[in-house]
Amino acid sequence: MSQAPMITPLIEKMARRDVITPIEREALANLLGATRRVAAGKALVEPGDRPNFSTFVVSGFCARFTLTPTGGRQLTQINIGGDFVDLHSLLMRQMDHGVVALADCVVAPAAHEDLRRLTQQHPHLTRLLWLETVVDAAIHRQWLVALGQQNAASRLAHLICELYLRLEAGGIASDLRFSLPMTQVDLGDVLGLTQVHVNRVLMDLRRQGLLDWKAGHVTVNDWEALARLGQFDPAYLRLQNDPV
Amino acid sequence: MSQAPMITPLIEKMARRDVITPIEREALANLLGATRRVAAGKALVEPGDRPNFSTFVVSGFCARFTLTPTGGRQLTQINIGGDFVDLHSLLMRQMDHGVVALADCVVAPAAHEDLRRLTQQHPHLTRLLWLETVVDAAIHRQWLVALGQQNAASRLAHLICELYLRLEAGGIASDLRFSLPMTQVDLGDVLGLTQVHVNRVLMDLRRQGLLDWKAGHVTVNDWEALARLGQFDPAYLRLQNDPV
DNA sequence: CGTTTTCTTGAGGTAGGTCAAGCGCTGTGG
DNA sequence: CCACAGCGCTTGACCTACCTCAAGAAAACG
Repeated sequence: MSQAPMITPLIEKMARRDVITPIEREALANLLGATRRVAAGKALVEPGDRPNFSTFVVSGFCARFTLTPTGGRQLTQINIGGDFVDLHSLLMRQMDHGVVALADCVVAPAAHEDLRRLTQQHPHLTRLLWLETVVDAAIHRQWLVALGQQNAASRLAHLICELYLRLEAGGIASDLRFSLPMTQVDLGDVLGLTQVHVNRVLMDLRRQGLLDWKAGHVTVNDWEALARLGQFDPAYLRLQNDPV
Repeated sequence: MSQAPMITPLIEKMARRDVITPIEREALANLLGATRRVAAGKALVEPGDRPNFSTFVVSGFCARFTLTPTGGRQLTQINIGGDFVDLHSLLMRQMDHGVVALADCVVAPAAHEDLRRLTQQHPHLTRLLWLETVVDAAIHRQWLVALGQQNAASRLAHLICELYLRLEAGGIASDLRFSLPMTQVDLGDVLGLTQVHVNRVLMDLRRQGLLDWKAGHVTVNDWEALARLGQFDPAYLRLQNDPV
C-alpha cells in the first residue's frame, strides 16, 4: 500500500487510544467507498434521511444542525477530517438532524451493511467505533454546560480551545494556529447567540490580545488566558491512551 | 423465573425496538450485581471517577451533572428506571461528569468485565447497548437545541413532554400524569435558568391551564398545546420498532 | 469592477438575572 | 399538641447581558 488510505486520520486517532492490529487496520480501510466532494454550504445529510451508509469526513469542516419551526438553526457539533458525521445512523436509522458542509469537504461512505458485518467479526474495533460516538456525546454534554452556564465570551473561548485541540490531535493544526472556515453567523448558531453579539465578543477577545482571527485563520495568542476564560478542561475529548 | 428480574425495564425498552432472543435476555439478566439504595441528593458517581462497572437504574430519578469553577451546576441528562447512567464508562473510563440521585433510587452495577465479555459474544446485544448511548446523544442534541434556540417557557414545555414520553415508554407513567421529584432549583440547572425564573414560567404555564404541578406530581392538561409550545417532536427518542 | 456576502458599530429594547423578603409546607423535639 | 426550624415556593423591584433593527465598511467573488 504505497499511498495513505483515506481512513488514516481515524486510525491515528484510535491508535492514540489503543493498539490497533494490522488486521483491524485492514478491516477499517476496507470500509470506505468512493470519495465525494461537497461544496461549502451544501447539506451532506438532510434531517429525516434514512441513509444506508455512514459518512466519513476525509477533509474539510462540516456541522450537524437542527432547524427549528421558528426559523432558527442550532449547530450541535463541528466535524473535521477523521470524524464520522453520522456513525450513529447505523443504529438510529432516521437522522434526527442534518449535516452541512461549512467549507468544501471530501467525504466517503461506509456502508451500514459493512459496518454491521464489522460488529459481528471485530468486537474490539466495534468498541473503538462505539467510543467515537461516546466521545461525540461527551462533547455534546460539554456544549450543554457552555450554553447553560457560561456567558458569551466564555462560550466562544471554550469553542476555540476545543476546536484547536481536536484539530491538533488530527494533525490538521499546530503552533496555536488553525484555519476556521466559519462565518460569524455559523458561530452564533453554535453558541446560541446572534451574529451581532458574536462579533462584539470576538472584537473584545481581539482587543484583549487573546486571539487573532483574520480571513478564516485563527491564531491563539494566549492559550492559558483563553482556556481560563472558557473554563476549558480537555479531559472530555479523551485524547489520551486508555485501551477499550 | 417467578419474579421479574431487575433488568426487565431495559429488555422491554429494547424489545420495543427489535427482537430479543431468550439467550440474549438471559445474558442481559446475568449482567447485574447486587442492588443498592441511594438517598435523594446523594451522588451515585463523582466526576473524575474511574468505575469498573456501569450503574443501572432499577427505579427512581437521577441526573448527570457537571459543576463549573464558578459554582454553577448543569444537569445534562435525567435518568429513570431502565436507564444506564454511565454505560459509556465502559469505553471512556474516566467520568467527565457526576451522577446524582434526584429522588431515592435503587441501582445495580454491571461489571465492565462482564459487559466487555458480552461485546465479544453477542454482537447484536452490543449494537442494542450501543444504541442506548446513541439515544443519550440524541437527547443531548435536543437539549442543545432547546438551550440555544428556545425561550424559557418553550424549554420547560419541551422537558415535560420528553420526560412524560420516556416515563410512559418505561411503564412508569400514564394518562398524562407522572411523579416528578425535582425541585425548581434542579429544573433551573437543567434548563440553564435561575430558580426564580423557573418559578415564574411555571406559574405562567399553570395559569394558561397547560399543566398542574403539585407536591412533585405533574398532570399535563393540554398535551397538544404543551408540545406546540415546546416544539416537541418525539422522533429523537427512538421509541419505535427498527431493528439494528 | 460591480455585486454579494460578511463584518462592524450604534441606539434602544427585552428576557431573564439578582437581590430580598414573605409564605407554606413538613418534620421534629419538647 | 404546639413551637420552630428548614426547605422549597412565590412574588416584587431593579438590573444587565444579549437581542433587534439599522446602516455603513470591508472583504470575497464572479
